[in-house]
Amino acid sequence: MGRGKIEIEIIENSSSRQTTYTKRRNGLIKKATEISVLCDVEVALVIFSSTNVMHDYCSHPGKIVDILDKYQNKSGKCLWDTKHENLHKELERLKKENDSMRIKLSHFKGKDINSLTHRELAEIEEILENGLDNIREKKAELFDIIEKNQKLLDDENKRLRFYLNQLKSMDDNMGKMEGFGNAGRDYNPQMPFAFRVQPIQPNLQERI
Amino acid sequence: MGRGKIEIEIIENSSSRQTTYTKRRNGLIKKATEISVLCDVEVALVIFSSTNVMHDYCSHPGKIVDILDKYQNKSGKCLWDTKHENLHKELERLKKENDSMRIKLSHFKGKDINSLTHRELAEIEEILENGLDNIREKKAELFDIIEKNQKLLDDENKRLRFYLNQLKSMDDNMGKMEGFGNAGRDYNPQMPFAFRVQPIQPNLQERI
DNA sequence: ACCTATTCATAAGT
DNA sequence: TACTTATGAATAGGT
Repeated sequence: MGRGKIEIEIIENSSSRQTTYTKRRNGLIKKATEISVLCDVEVALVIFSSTNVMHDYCSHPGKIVDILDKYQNKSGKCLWDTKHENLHKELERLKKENDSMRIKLSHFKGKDINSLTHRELAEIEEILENGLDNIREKKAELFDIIEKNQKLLDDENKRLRFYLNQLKSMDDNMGKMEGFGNAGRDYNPQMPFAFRVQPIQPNLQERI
Repeated sequence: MGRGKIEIEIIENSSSRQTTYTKRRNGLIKKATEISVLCDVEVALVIFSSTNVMHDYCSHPGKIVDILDKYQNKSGKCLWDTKHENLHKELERLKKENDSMRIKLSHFKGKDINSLTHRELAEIEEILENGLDNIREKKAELFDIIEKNQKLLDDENKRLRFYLNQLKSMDDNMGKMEGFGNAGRDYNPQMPFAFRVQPIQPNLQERI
């Protein structure tokens, strides 16, 4: 059907292949619709183009799952079982990985080590020593930062107090602000911006 | 097409519906074959008759699973995931557990600890310290056992040498067994059973 | 995207 | 169920 007969073999010219694909795909879907209506049957159709673009058709919209479900029941095995098997294998793999990690964690905590050899114990000891070194180093690092921050806060605090005292002695109205000496955490909103305390590391508080 | 035009609506006459079904089904599958060849595409087709008889076609025989798998990915619809929801949940749980253990192991090794708080670091430090204590204790324990075993072997060795010397001086034939002093590991099969060396902990050698 | 000559699919009849 | 054939439908190639 068409101006000339064609052989059923791949159309080498890619653009005419694409147009033929579009035409025949529509035709196929039309035929599928017709047979489903005329003969009262369920049809599910999935097409993937060579560029992995998907088109699908289902005589009963939204029922593809049910149709394919029936398909796997009738065909006996293909879909569910293979998928199931893959999941199962993955599950087993994860479980093994899980167990081995659980054991390692136990060993690192010094538990369940009765059956370990001297060599294994020595290996673990070395890992723990290294880990401990790293942890302590990081802790010390953090502590340094905290200390520096503390010091800076203290400095700011002193300057603020000094500033306040100056204001107080200059202006009698400042008498209202008597209870202001509590660690300098609440600031007078009218205070010059340059005097507000800015943490060195803004998110540090989350880590202390 | 055909001797007369027909409306696309269910064919009430059941026998002609059946024949039309057969004809059109063949036609549909032929079309599917043609488009898959002409345009180099993947086609999967499943049909259920009203009597629940199944017919299917796949452009790439045996690849229906793969095509439907791709379909699931592209369409985002769940074909079989819902079927093994439990397996899937278990899988997710294990993956999470896995990840958290992997992270813990890293921390114990002193890796990826930059984002930890001071408190967390301290906790890890304590765990590592305890672990290290236990490991070292166990190592020492093992060492003690080894030492004791060594000592016992030495004692046995001495007794054996003494026994051999006695035999030697009593019996001139023992001259053949001159090279027998190598750590007492090879025994004269005629030697009284009681004199053979028995390790205190039979499986200990595997742990050293 | 549309056109149309041509081939194909198939409805109805046997 | 299978074959036949008149007829409508699908579409290849061109624009």
